[in-house]
Amino acid sequence: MAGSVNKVILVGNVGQDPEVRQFQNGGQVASFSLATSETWKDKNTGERREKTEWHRIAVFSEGLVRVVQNYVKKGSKLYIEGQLETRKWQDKDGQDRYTTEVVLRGFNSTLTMLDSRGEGGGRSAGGDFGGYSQGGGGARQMSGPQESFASHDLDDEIPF
Amino acid sequence: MAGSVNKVILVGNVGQDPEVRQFQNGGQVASFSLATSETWKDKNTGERREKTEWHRIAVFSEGLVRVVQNYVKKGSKLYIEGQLETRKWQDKDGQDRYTTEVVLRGFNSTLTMLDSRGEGGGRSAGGDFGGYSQGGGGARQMSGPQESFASHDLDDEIPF
Amino acid sequence: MAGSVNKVILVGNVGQDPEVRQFQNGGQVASFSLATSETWKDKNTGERREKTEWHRIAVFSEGLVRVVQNYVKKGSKLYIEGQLETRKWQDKDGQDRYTTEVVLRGFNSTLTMLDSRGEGGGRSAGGDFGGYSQGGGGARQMSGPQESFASHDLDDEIPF
Amino acid sequence: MAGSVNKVILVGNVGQDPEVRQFQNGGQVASFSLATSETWKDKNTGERREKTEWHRIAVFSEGLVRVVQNYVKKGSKLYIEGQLETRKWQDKDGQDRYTTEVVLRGFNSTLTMLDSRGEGGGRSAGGDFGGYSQGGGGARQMSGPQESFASHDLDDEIPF
DNA sequence: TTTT
DNA sequence: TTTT
Repeated sequence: MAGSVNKVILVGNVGQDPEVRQFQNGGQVASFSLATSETWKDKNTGERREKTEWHRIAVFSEGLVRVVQNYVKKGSKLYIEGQLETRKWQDKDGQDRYTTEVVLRGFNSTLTMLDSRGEGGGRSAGGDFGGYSQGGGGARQMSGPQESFASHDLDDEIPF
Repeated sequence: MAGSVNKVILVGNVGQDPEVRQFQNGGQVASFSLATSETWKDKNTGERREKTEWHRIAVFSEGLVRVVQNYVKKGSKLYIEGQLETRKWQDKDGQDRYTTEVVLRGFNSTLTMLDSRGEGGGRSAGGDFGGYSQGGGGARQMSGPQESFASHDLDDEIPF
Repeated sequence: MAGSVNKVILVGNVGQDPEVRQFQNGGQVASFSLATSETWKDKNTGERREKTEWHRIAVFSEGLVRVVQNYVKKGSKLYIEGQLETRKWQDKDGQDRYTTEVVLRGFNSTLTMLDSRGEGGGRSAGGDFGGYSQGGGGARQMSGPQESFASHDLDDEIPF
Repeated sequence: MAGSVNKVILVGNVGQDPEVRQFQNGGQVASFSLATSETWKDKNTGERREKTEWHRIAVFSEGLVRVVQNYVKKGSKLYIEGQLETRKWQDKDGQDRYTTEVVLRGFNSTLTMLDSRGEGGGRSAGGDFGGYSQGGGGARQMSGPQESFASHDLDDEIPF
């Protein structure tokens, strides 16, 4: 089929420090959970209620993996744009299981840090948020975690 | 938590005629699968490849359930705006399972029929789509099920 | 025409304290500018460049106007979901002019404060962010500016 | 500024055949108007009302310009993802004017044809839409111009 | 006019 | 598991 759109937009907080795994072919995936929540007043009891939803995020874009490694940590507030994918796997009893994830790959994926600079606490992401962070290749300067990244930046060597 | 966003935007085709189930309290849910797909050219082989993703859709908004009952059928092309929700259930062996759905409830949910009128075949959508609407300024004529619905229309009984 | 979607999603910073104007019929509109910006590296010079885009925001939803009045101020960081509208007006010479705005009205509009609580500086939005803010009608409790609002909250009297 | 998002999502119909202009540096821009409309029932009179909004679209991505040239015409139904930009110009009296457009450039821009194949009439889109794609799992067969394009396809010459 |  |  064609003429289709598959897009997820989330703003939420990261549940724990991301994990990065390597593939044999050199690729990487960074994964973590993101929480969104909504609050409402119960029609009957009048009480305020809250429900948190946890989303599994999987980042495949090379540039965005690097951003996740360097800046995203437990508690980070993120804007994420990706797509829904469900993958099948077998549990230990050989039964089919399905896991749905929000996947950031290639194009049309975005990850934007929404924390104010310096904020965030928890694990220090390398420590040097105190000003400009020099990208590994000396490429683009960036002024802190409050920065937006899209996978096109790959064309540009190091995305920050 | 607050300050969060949970939004899914899909354009795709319905996989089978929707099911509608009643709750004891009088509520209803309409559910169906929606397919999106992407095509790309394999970097190595140069072949054109395609992957279809199936999304489980659950519609709880009263007005949108009615729209689904009357107009959505196998093959319908839809624009959908909802939110991601994962629910836990037990399989027959008592094991925890999780299913992720795109849920349309209350506010901030939209369902728009993208088929041209008369297209689509299968179950008849009732037939009474009276009234052509003249597109302004040189646009194409259209009418019928190609209509957008949002849950606010509930205030207004039948949304069209 | 039908079967259409008109949606704008912005994350940016408010340029100045919002203005609220009253209509004769009792309605209100809150308006302000929101800045988004992007940075990129110039292909030729290698310099880092930045471009800021200013968006005119007009909030008509009763509940969201109240939120803007109480919490949004110069410098606030917001997530906004609205629709594009262009309106025609006459300048002092009687010439037709057009202004395009991002409009939040009724349904399908959202405004979420993305500032951390207490942050933001500038004009104090009433001052009492130190915990729960009691809505005028005693409706819903809210725990600070980092809260999401949608116009459906109107059904619920005061939206916070 | 950073940490910002500027995104417009439209589904609508093209008002007239697109224009393509060349720049001196070899670049191109394709431009056209897209109509979206909404219908509602007047609270007071009970009458059904409709309002059409016209959006100015400017496509700068090389690959998407080609798609527009070959497939988009008056009446085409499109899904578009771009960003809001306002540019300043001088009218014949030397007065400042501003025009707001939905711009598709580089990354994070999408254009998807939502017409069924063969539909749409007017200018022929070239005709060679070879290859039916079999929708999996009971979906509708489709093919042809109902295809999605993103600017990353540029890496791949002609995007289909 | 914001923000970094 | 986050955040308020």
